[in-house]
Amino acid sequence: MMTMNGKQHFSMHPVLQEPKYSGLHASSEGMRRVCLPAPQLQGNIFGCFDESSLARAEALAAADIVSHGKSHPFKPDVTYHTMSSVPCTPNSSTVPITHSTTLTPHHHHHHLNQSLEGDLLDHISSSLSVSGMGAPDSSMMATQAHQHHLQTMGHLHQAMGIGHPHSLSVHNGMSCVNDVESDPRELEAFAERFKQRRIKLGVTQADVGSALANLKIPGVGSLSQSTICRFESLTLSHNNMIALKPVLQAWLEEAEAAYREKNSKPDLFNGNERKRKRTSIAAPEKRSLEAYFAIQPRPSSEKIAAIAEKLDLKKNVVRVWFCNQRQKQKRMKYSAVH
DNA sequence: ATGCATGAGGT
DNA sequence: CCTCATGCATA
Repeated sequence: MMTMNGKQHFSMHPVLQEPKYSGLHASSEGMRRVCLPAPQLQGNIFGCFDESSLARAEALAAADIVSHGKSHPFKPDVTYHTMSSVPCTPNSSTVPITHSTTLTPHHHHHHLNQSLEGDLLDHISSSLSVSGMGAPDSSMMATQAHQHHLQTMGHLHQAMGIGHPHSLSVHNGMSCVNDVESDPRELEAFAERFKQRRIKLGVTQADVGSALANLKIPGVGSLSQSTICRFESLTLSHNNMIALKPVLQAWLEEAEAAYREKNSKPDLFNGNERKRKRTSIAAPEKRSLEAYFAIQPRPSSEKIAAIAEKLDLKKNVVRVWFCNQRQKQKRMKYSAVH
């Protein structure tokens, strides 16, 4: 019973890593976010032209909704629940299965709730006349900086505990960090090599993930298929990539050395555990969220609440959405530095 | 391959 | 409540 079948997310323990990134986060960060696809506007202080920005965002979103089917009020809250329809064939199924799942049982709501500060989100339908959706904002973004950011890397090293408790050479007082030997370029190359050889070994991403635990590397437990996949596709943060590289490299070497056993997949023996349900945010709502995000990536709690109400989503869902969106922007993936 | 979620560690 | 690393569930 319980969740013993696999590994939860406490594979590795926090607090046991090195003071890597002491003075160069800035640089590493800088290089990995060179060209983010996100239109960083400068909608800062609410109260000024912020409302117009919001109105604009709303308008865009509303326009979209309208063009889609004005009366397509999804039940954004729907969560799919599947308990036994899962084909026990994970991984290696890179088939672009065309899912034609029946969509959400749309009820109807979409009540407008205009109660915010009296401006925020109520002109959606009223300010539909914008029509400037072609070029998002270069007009208003101008400079995207000085506002808040920066706290992003203030503490950087927190959860990744794979820092070997001793292997690193404690450079002088400054911080030359040793794992610096991984340039984004090198990482990209390694990731590709890794994938290539992994496939050659006939090992799936999930296999790699669970096999990591057998390496017995202090602080390193197993990882999920997701993480391995993200590593291979460089969709992890720079730091995360660097932290995982040594581990995966170690696995690769050992796997190739042994190259024979890869079938230790205890895995699923389910029963009836409450499966986590994944909320599905409908396209219209998602578009609105994106619009809001464009003008204010970090809305206050109140804003979030307002947006949540307007879109008829749970506040927490909206909050998490923004968190995830921010995280996405920070991911690696071709930093334009080639 | 990815969307939404959880939790640890920090402010 | 945020950032980050990760993972389950799902497209």
